[in-house]
Amino acid sequence: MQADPFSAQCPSRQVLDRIGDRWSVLVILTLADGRKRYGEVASAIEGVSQKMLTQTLRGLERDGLVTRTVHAEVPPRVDYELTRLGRSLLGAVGALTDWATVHIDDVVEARASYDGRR
Amino acid sequence: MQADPFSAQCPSRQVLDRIGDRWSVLVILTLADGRKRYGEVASAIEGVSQKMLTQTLRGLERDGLVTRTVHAEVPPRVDYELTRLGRSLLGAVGALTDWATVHIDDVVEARASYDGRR
DNA sequence: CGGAATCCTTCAAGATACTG
DNA sequence: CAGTATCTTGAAGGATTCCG
Repeated sequence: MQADPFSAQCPSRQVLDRIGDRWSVLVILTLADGRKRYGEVASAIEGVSQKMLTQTLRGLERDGLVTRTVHAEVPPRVDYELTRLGRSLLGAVGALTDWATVHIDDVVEARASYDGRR
Repeated sequence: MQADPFSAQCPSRQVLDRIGDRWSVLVILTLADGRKRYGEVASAIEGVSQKMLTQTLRGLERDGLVTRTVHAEVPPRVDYELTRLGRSLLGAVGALTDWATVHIDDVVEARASYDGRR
């Protein structure tokens, strides 16, 4: 399949949508250093609701980026882990967050300047 | 300023939001090969409404990623161009779209498999 | 503990029409 | 040509409650 994100029907648009999702990126970063329980992911990401976290994790699982493992225990224990495909995304996601880290100040300054001019 | 995308208040979250925005990424890619008129950007990106394109361009301008140049002509002519800051983003954005291009098939397959299992 | 189900709000996006 | 203004709706997301 040829990929053309500029074409409306292309699945790569949907991939960009997923990456674009704020929670997806944070979940992927959270799982970057290995398998984690649901609760661990939840507490690592400030401000995410239970609903959105579950929804995000399901989406990532559906896309083959994370695995979901349910252990038959009481109380229940569910682990999430990046797949090989998911780990292959770390480079690109890291490049993005690195950029954000380095250039936040420039952006904040640009915003202040833009807002001040009007 | 220290950047921590996991913290709700951190501006880097907002940066991620902007990058995450589907149209922002496509606009940045469109402008990657140089200055373009409004109409050129519009026709390059399939499916974007006038409202969303203008809104996206304004947001990128506010963040210091693109410049907006109005020429005093009739009919009007407005050029958009990536700033140095905007161009510094191309690497990270390119990494993302490259990933999407390479791994679309894997994702589509994973989705089909996931949906088929239920 | 790790969800699912429900309700409810708001707000973002599309369509449409108008303008300098 | 390159927008702005207004309206309407669909759906994303929060809060809450219940369950295996």
